[in-house]
Amino acid sequence: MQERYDFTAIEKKWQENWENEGIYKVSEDSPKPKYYCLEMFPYPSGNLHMGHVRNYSIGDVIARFKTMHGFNVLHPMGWDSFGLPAENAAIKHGVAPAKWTKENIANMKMQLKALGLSYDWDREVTTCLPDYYKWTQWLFLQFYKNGLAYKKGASVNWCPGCQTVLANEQVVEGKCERCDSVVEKKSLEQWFFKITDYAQRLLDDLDRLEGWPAKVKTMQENWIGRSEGAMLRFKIAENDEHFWVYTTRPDTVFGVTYVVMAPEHPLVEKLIAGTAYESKVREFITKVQKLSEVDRSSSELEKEGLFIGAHAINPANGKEVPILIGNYVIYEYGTGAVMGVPSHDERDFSFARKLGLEIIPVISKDGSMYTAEEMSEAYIDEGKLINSGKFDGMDNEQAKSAIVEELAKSGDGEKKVNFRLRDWLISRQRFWGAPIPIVYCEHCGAVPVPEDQLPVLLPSDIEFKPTGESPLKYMDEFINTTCPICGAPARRESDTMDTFVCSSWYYMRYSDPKNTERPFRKEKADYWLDVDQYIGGVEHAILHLLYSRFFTKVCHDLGLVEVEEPFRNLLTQGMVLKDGSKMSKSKGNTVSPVEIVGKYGADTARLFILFAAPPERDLEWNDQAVEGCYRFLNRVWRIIDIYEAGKAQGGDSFGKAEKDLRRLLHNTIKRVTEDISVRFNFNTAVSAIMELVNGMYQYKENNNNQAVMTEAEEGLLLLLAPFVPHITEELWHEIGHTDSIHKQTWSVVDEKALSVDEVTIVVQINGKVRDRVELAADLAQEEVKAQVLSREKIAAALDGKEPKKVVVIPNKLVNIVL
RNA sequence: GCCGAAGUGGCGGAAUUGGCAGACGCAGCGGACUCAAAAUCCGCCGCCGUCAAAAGCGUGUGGGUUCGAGUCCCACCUUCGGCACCA
Repeated sequence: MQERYDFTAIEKKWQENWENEGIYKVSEDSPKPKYYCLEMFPYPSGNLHMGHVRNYSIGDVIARFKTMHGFNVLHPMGWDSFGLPAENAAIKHGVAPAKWTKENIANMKMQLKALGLSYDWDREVTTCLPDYYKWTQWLFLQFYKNGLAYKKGASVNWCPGCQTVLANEQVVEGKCERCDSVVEKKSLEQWFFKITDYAQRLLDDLDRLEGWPAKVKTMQENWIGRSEGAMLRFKIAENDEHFWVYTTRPDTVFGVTYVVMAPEHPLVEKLIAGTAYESKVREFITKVQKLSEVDRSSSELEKEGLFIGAHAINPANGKEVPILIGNYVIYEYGTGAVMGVPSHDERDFSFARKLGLEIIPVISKDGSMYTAEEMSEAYIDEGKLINSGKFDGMDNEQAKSAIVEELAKSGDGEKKVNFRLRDWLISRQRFWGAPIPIVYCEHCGAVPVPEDQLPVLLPSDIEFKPTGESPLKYMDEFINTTCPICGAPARRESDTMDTFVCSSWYYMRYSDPKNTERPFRKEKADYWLDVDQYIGGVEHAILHLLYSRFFTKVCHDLGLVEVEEPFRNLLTQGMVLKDGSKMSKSKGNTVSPVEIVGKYGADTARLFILFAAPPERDLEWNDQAVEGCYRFLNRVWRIIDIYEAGKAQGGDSFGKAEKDLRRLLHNTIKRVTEDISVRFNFNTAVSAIMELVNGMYQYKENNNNQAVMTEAEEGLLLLLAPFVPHITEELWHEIGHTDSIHKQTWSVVDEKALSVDEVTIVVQINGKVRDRVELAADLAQEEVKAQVLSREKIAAALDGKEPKKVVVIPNKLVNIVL
């Protein structure tokens, strides 16, 4: 036995041994049931941070735990390696993005290996390598062929910091999710994925995801933003044009007293041209457009509107109402025009009062009439219709469909489901991404690159000029090509794909990572998918997780995989904090995993991060508590040492001490198994193991039964193995085993060992603890009652009074009610 | 405004089905070992009170249900997260 716990030597030794023995390699050819454990793959920024350590430690415990339970576990790792930091580094330091990325990957891979994680590195995927992005491009082409990828001119989000467009999902409170710049609107031709076609399915299938946190599902639900309502057609009084509005309250259509259009609505221009209102309206529009997106969508913004001199005809009653433009109407949502019903909408009410517009109540609680003058606020509750012609007296809920059906007869109305979700903008005006495999030909238009010409390679000898445009645009060798259809000179698309495209299918590629014929073989993907457990930060709740769900559904529809949902169970881990805030370089409160591993070893780092808090909660870093975990591992080291020494002169007498230790051991096995498998409460699992070790120290004071000590040692190491793989492997061999602890089967609880002869019964009087009694287990209730009442302490407390009632909870508690 | 989560010692956190609140760890205090220190081992450690004990109080606040509530119900406060002039 070595004198002290030399973690540096031990960890190095076993990491090399595991790699040489290939103990973490998996294949589909196994009689065992499969289990797919996946952690969100990292961006290779250069160094691991504590968030990574937490993410991968959690995943590693689960993967090892499942392996020990007899599953064929897929536990892969890779690199989400396209993206802006590489390009920014290139611009700043003149290093090629490919080189920078490659070096970072090498460094981070070394750091990951130093943590002793059970990855099958043969399945590593790297999204920026041609063997991967070839298939990202191939998938783009499948989307394109199936009408799910299209190009259109639109007003898009432009980040001046990143010099590229952004998807809606990447704009947070009007700012760029990456660099915090205020996002601008630009009119550009861009590529989109038609995620809106899948909006309903993405929403419906959330119900299937029982293993997802409700929080994440709610966030996706909010983001998809389904609302049920109707489209209503309004004709223009002054000419024969018409327009549609979207409303969720068609039951209030008789109360429409005005309509409001977004300043961008194309009809506005037509209606004001050459009229007396033209200049004032233009002034208004200019004013609105000067506002940033942030200000414009702020609820603080004072609602303003302006009559534009035209009128619309209410399709329900033929009434003419004024048309206004308003600063609060969003052109991108619904139809960009809304009907104003001040009597039954709070915003409309205050808007109408401010501008002196008419208010007509059309719903009351019981169908009785009232006037606008009596109203101090909008009536938004349920009720019966009034002032609504033949619908008077009808329940407003019923009226919603009745009115739409009536209007449908004349083509003026139809039911309509609306979503907040927009199509996914995937073009990026940047270099370091997968090129969009499209060629523009003067004769044939946009032509997809034929599949046998994939990948469209990123050039390597690129010169970076910080111009704000993709350098690809100026590379003649890349841009100039010929049309795949007619052979005429043509130009390549210079935009690349959003990196979220690359990361939307990597979990499928892991099933068949080296395939050169297709993204993956269906049989392999079907064997491994879905992912049984996915682990990552909650910041991906919408972006990555929504896109991946979309990709899986498309791949399913294209016949590439069977599953329709990629991730069966999702664990969203909390952040790692120091001094109360998230570790970040700018705040200077980071702790380097490399340093911690150097100082205490990987096992200590892993143990602390799993012990300090439950996984979903934020974790406060505490240097002293790390020391505590290190001390605990030393304690484990020593108790094994002591037990081994004790066995030399050990005996076989079996008494209370032995029984107690065995009960403790098997209770611990039970608790740890439940804590890991049912609840992922690694913190309580670890504390249970600590209690076992404390019990083992007590036992050795006066006892030395050889068999019991061996059972305790092996039990302890097996329980601890998923958390701290190196020290347990070392000690496992130290106590005489020759094969790896990580190939062992998880301990089974010996139910007989759990049985107890005596139990401590808590005695309460009126719910307050007054005594404790040691009694034989499973005594009859009457017997327990008699024993308890005969106690001196209790008799004294009762003072001769007769109990009103005595509640007996078997083997636990007696409550005497006076 | 709407939706969701949370609130427990000096700190991180336990309490599985309504049944001993504070497991485990950190910090702190005391003891053993040592010439001494470190390391280690043993013990104490919610508040108030007491020589010590007993009693009393105690899981954000106020009510309620129950023999019994951190846990269930009602109302409220605070913090965090998401959505938001979404028609």
